[in-house]
Amino acid sequence: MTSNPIRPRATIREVAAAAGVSMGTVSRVAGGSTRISEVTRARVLAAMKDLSYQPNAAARAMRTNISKTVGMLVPDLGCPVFVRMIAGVKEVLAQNGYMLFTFSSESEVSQEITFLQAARQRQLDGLIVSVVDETSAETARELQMMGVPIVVVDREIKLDADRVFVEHTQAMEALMAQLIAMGHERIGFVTAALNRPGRLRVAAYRNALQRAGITVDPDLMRTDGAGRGAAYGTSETYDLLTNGAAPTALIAAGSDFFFGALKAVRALDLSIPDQLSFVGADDTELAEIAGPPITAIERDMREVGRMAAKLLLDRFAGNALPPRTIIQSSQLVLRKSIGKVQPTRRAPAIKKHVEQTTPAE
Amino acid sequence: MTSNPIRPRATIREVAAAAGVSMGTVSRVAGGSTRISEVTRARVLAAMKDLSYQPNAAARAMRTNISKTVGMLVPDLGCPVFVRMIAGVKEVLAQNGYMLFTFSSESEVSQEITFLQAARQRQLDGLIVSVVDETSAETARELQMMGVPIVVVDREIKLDADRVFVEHTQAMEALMAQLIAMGHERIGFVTAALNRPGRLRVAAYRNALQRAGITVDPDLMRTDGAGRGAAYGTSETYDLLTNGAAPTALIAAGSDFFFGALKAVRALDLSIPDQLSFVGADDTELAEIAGPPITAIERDMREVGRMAAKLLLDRFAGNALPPRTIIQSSQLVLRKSIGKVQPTRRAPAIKKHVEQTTPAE
DNA sequence: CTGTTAGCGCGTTCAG
DNA sequence: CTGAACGCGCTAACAG
Repeated sequence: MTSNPIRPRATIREVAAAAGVSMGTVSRVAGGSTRISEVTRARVLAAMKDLSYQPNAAARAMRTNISKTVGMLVPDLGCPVFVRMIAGVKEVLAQNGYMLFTFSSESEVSQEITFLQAARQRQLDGLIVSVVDETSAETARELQMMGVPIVVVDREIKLDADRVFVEHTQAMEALMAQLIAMGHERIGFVTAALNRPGRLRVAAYRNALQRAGITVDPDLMRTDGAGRGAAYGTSETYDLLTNGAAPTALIAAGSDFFFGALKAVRALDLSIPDQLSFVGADDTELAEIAGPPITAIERDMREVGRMAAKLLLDRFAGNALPPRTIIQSSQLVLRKSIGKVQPTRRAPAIKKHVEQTTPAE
Repeated sequence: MTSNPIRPRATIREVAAAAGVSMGTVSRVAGGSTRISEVTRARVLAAMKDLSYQPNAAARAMRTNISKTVGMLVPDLGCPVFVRMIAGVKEVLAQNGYMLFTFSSESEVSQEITFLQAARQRQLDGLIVSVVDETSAETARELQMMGVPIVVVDREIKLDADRVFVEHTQAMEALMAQLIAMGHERIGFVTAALNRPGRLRVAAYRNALQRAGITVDPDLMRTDGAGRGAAYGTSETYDLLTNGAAPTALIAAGSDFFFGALKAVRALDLSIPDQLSFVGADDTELAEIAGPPITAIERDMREVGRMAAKLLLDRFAGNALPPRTIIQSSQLVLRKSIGKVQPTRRAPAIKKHVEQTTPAE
C-alpha cells in the first residue's frame, strides 16, 4: 500500500461524537429522513463534511439487504450495440441513485457463471442480462437462483423475468425484399444463429427467399459464428467469395462479422457495390464511415437500455405483476453499398490471398 | 419483485446446521483453510452445494475490510482504447480472484466524483483511473481521500500513486518526420490537448515543425476538443479544409476525432491520399477498414491494462516501495492514407456542405 | 424530535 | 481439529 497519511474512514459513531448527537440521529440525516430539526441536521452535515464521511455500503447492505447496485451482463464490450445499451441503462439508473456494475463475459459461459455467483454474493438488487448462449442450462440454472428481479435483453430463456426484445424480422425482410428487387438471387449471409437475434434473422432470410421462389442454397449461409468473432466473418466471407459460384450480395449481421467480412472484401479488392452489394448490421459508425457508406440494419440500443432499466426500477418499487415483454423496433438504413445485379455479372477473380486473420486482440 | 419460489439465500449458519458442524468450521472450509479433517470438509462442501450457498460479500467485507473488488474509471466506453485496457485489467484481476467494477464518466467530472464517492462507500480495494481532466482539483481531492492504492493511467496528477504512462512523443515525431519528408508543410492537427497524451502530442508536433524550419501556423491546430467528441473532429476538419489555405495533411488524434474528421473528409468527397494525406490514432479497427487503410498511431492498451492491474496487485501484496512509473511504447503504423505532396497542389474546392453533425448518440 | 439498543452474516479470536 | 462468543458499521424499532 502506498504510504497514506489518511486515518481510516470515519464511522457513523465518530460523526455522532463530533456533532454531539447520537448515532441514530446521524443515520437519519444520512438517510434523508424528515423529522429532524434543521439545527441538528446542519450540525450533523457539517460534521460529515468535516470528516469527509461516506457511509459504509457493506454495513448498510448487511442491515437492509439493499445494495443500490444493479448488475449488467453483456458478452462483449467491443460491440457498439452493448456499449450503447450500457449507456442507456446507466442514464436511467443514475437518475434513481443506483450504481451499475457492468461485466463482460468475453463470450465465455464460464465467465458468465463466475459473474452471476459474484452478483449473488454481493446482493446486487437486480440484473440486466444479455447472455452468451441462451441454450446454456448452466446459465439458466444460475439465473433462476438469483432471487432478485432480472431483465433479459433479446434472449429467449425460460425464466420468470421481464424482457426487452428487438424486432429483427421486419428489418431483415425489408432488406431481403430490397436485394431481391435489385435482382440478387445469390445472397451470402454471415452471422451467428445461436441466439434470438440470429435465429430470427436466419428465419427471415429463408422465408424471404422461399416467398420469392428462390431456392435456399445452404452453402451461402454461414451462421455458425457464435463466439468466433471477426475472424469468422473474414474467413467465411473469403471462402464465399472465392470458392465456386460467389454471391452477388453479402449480409454480415453482427458488428464483429460486419468488420471481419469487410476486411475480407477489402483484401479481395472488390469494389462495393459494383462487384458486390454489401450489407452490415449493428455498427452504425463503421457503416457510416467505410468507403462507400454501407447499408445496415440498426437499432436504438440506448433506448433498449433505458427500457430495461425502467422495468427493473419498477420491480424495485414493488410491482408484482406477471413478467412483461417490451419490443423495440429496428431499421434498415439504406446507403450506397448495394446496387442492381450487373447483367454480365461473374464471380470475381481471386486477386490475392487474405492474410491469416486473427481477432482484433 | 417477480414472484420467486426461492427461499432467501442460505447463511453460514444454515450450512453449519445442515452439515452438523459449527459456523466456525464452515467458515474455515470456505476460506480454504487447511487443518480441517477430510471428512468434515467433504460434509461441509456437500451442504454448501446443496443449499447453493454463496458467502455474503457485505458481511465478509465488513469484517475484513476487503471487498476483493477493484474499481476502474474511464472517460468513455465508446473509445476502443479504454475497452482494450479494461480487457487487460480484467484478465489479470480475474486470475487473482478479483472482480472489476468499471465506470465510465461520460467525460463529465461530476460523474467522476460520484463514482469515487461510491467507490469509497463500497470499500473497493484499489482503483485504476483515467480521469477526464487531469487539472480538476475536485477530482484530485477525491482521489487523495480514497485511502486505497491507486494506479493512474496516462494522466499527470499530483498523487501518491503508481502510474502507467504511454510514450507518445516518439511516435508523433516519427509521424511528423514522415509527413515532412513527403513535402508536407501545412499539417492540420485535430485533437484534445487537455491531458497528458494530447499535451505531449501537441508539443511533439510543434517541435518537429520548428526543427524542420517550418513556421507553426496556430490556425492549423485545433486542440480544444476535450469533451466535445466526434462532432468537434467533424466541424474543425470541415473548417480547416474549406476556409483559407487548406492543409495538405491532417492528423486526427483520438478515436472520436479520428472518426469525426474522417466523416468530414467523406462529406467533402476528398480522395485520400491524393487530395489529402490523412492520419488517425487510437482506433485500429477503423484505420484498418476505412477505404483506403489509414496510417495511425497505435498502442497496446491491453498490455497497459495488464500492467496497471499488476501494479495494484503488488500493492495488495504489501509492497510499500515509493510510487513507480511504467512506460509503454506506442507505434506509428504506416498505411496507404499518406503520400507525397502534389507539386500543383491547391486547396480543394468546396464540394458540398457537411450536414450539422452531432455526436454518434 | 432524539437517544438507546439489538442484531444483519461473517471471520476471528480463544477455549476446549 | 472444533465450538462459542464477540464485534465490524449500520438501520430500525422502541423509549423517552
